[in-house]
Amino acid sequence: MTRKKIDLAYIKNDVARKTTFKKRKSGLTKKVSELSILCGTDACAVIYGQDQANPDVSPCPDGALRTIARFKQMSKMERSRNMLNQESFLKQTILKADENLKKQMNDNQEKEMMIQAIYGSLPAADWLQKLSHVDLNDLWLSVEKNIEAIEEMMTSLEKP
Amino acid sequence: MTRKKIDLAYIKNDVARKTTFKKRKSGLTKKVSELSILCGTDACAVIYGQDQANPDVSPCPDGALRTIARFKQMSKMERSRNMLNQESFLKQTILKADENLKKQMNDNQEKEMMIQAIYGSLPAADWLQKLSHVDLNDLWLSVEKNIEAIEEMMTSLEKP
DNA sequence: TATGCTATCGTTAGCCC
DNA sequence: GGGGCTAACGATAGCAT
Repeated sequence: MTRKKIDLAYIKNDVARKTTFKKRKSGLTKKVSELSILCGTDACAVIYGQDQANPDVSPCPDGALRTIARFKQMSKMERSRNMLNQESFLKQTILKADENLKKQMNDNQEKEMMIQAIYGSLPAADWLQKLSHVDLNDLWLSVEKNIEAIEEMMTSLEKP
Repeated sequence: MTRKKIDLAYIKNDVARKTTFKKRKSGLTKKVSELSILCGTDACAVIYGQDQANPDVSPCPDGALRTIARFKQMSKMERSRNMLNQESFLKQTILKADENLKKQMNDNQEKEMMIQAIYGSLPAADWLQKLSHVDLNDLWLSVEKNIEAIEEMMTSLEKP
């Protein structure tokens, strides 16, 4: 069982890289989950697979259930206010993103292209773009799927 | 040196929790970085601190430098096309987000509020919102700050 | 409060099937 | 390819400073 002391460099062998990726992704997910539990924080790992266009986002969903209690304790007033706040927050977000886009498009040509090249390849920008695209939709679908189950639970809690 | 075998539960002691949080966050960041290097993937950890409103996003930026080579190899045509593609991609993203927003606002009242409550507290949705808000701006600022340095590097590479 | 130490626990590379 | 094994390596809880 001679194992190298880890050569921290890109693994060129396809099979080895894929295996390592899978194992380490699993370990990472576990660690993120542990951190969430131990410290009561929200934490995610966002990992792009080799071939897949969309990232895997680790623990995330299924925190839905713990929401029920909070929801039940909110007054109608608070709920409405909360909803409105979130609406305006989302709209602000979209506006800001749009402003940024225009800003990008208004600089001189050469610099603009360089920015685009950088902007397009920065990991952060990259997954942020993909994430905005993917998760708003996928997350929504998963929420919709959970609504019925949650409604049932709430009903059964209401009249025990 | 008696150490417990890890009790996977919320750490109630404030000091211990904070210490653990810091240590594990550091370890997690390292692991994410290793995965990126070993497997050539983009990966991030998004971690909310106890008190801070905005998440820490681990490795991300500073991948800017490795972009220079790619940029230098692009023809002007490719650069323009790339820029346009990204523009439309971003606009699509914004449109989709807006559609989702409208969709959210068009369901019946009670269900809508429940969705909002869930949507607002789901970790994924939460950090996605904050991230869309924060990173598009912050990332942009950091990119702008790097432009001059990058331009200098490119110039010195051009005429050695 | 942060930093350093190290025994102990947890992760995983290299195999095997 | 996926799952299991184990030795070696890496992360970290509990202390000390």
